[in-house]
Amino acid sequence: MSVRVRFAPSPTGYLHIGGARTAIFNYLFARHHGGTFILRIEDTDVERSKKEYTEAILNSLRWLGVEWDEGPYFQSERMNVYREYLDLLIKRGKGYQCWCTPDELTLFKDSLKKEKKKFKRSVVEENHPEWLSPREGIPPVVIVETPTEGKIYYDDLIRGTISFPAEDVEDFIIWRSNDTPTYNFVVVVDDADMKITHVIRGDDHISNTPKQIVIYRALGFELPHFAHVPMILGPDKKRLSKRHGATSVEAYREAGYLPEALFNYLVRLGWSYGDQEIFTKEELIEKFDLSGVGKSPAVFNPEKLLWLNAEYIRASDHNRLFQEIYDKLPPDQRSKLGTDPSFFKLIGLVKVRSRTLIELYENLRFYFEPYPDSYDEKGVRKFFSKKPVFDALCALYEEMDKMIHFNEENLEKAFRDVSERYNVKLRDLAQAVRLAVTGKTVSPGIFETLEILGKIRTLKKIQRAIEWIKSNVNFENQG
RNA sequence: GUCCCCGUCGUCUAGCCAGGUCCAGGACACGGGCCUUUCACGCCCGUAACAGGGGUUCAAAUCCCCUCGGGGACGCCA
Repeated sequence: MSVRVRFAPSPTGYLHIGGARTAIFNYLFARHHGGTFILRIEDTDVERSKKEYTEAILNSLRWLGVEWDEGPYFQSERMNVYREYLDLLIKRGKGYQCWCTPDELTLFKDSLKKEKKKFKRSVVEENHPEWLSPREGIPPVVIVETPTEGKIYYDDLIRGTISFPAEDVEDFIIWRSNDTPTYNFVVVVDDADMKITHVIRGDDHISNTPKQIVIYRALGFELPHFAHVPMILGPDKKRLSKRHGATSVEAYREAGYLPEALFNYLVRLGWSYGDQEIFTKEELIEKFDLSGVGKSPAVFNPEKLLWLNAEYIRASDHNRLFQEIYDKLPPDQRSKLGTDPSFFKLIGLVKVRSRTLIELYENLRFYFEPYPDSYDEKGVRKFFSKKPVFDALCALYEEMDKMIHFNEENLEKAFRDVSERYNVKLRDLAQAVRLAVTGKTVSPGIFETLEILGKIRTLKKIQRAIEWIKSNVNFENQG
């Protein structure tokens, strides 16, 4: 029988990192086994479900490269299916109706808790027999009856056998008084109806599993395989949430992460293949299996994700990177930059010192912006405030102006000559030029940078810096 | 409180199922060094863990028991 798995988010927020990882595991499992990956939107909670979230989740999945083969199915469009199975369940005598209000029920459950009793049909009969037959003006809920003795157990593909004493599994509502089904009921109906063979989902569903097993049995369905993957934790070892910072896939996209990097990081969080850290998607499809998934929860480590992202940026070719930052580029220069070999060469130099696309863009800006919008303060103090360096900078300007072949070799020679002549360190002169050209104290090698920038733009920027220094720096005071 | 799950460097993990090759390996981060016109990259070196206690065994990170610690679920949310 061929593998069928699903990812079933509820559209009550953006795609969470934990959800994304569950989706990835399902996706990889399906691909690895040549199966089918189904997307299902669990929108039975009308109050909290929003269409925009559905769109956002779909977009995040697409961006990550998690492609589904079927769906998305919407639970809100399958009410007739659920109703059908509800009838079947009642017909088989596995459920009962209860005419009670939400408040009455809550109160009753609270009192049971105090007495350490479980909510079971027999207990209702004993304490509130009147709830078991129609009461004027009170719409009923449908409750499924759970076994009272023995064990409810299943074989988890990741954790082995998990067993629950049946008496601890309480009866639970599967159909609300407002005539809508509840989660535990619809998951089972959908998973069975969609012929899901492997339910791969978060750890937090382990305790729902016995309840769902009860429904599978009540409806006469065959049980799928279950695999519960450990959750992702924050640094405080509590389940990852907004208060730990960015948790949505979208947020990482906006922060300049490459989808492959996030994908790779998320897979490796909880799954491993020997000592290997970096995988292509094809490799993952080939190598991923549930046997490599660990049992213990994993703390999300942004530092390592950042490192991985840097690795991926470094490994990306210039065209790809150009595409990724295209939207940020000044509209009037996009097409020109897209065919400019110098710009592409610069991308190559700059990508090794960029950990995110944002940083990449920042490191590129000086190429297409006429002047730095400011000079790094510390740099000004160290390299713009010494008379000898300033004089050398002016002399270098003259040398460059005379230069016919504005290339690395000639530039290096000029730098060395001038720094010797003015008795300043090459380092200081290089830094002054770097500051003049980029506004920063950090950039690729200064000679290659200048060659790429070209003579005209370089001279303009240096001239501007010289003027800036003249009107902003007082050499007397600076010593 | 009840039930369930988990427990190897700060973090992700390899090793555990089929005890010895593990005074525990890799990666991120961190510290030191090399390279060097800056910053990165790269290379070299280093710090750092089997939660604790009992067993079983010639031998335990690996098997058994207990304790402790962490997490999750107990909704007419999903």
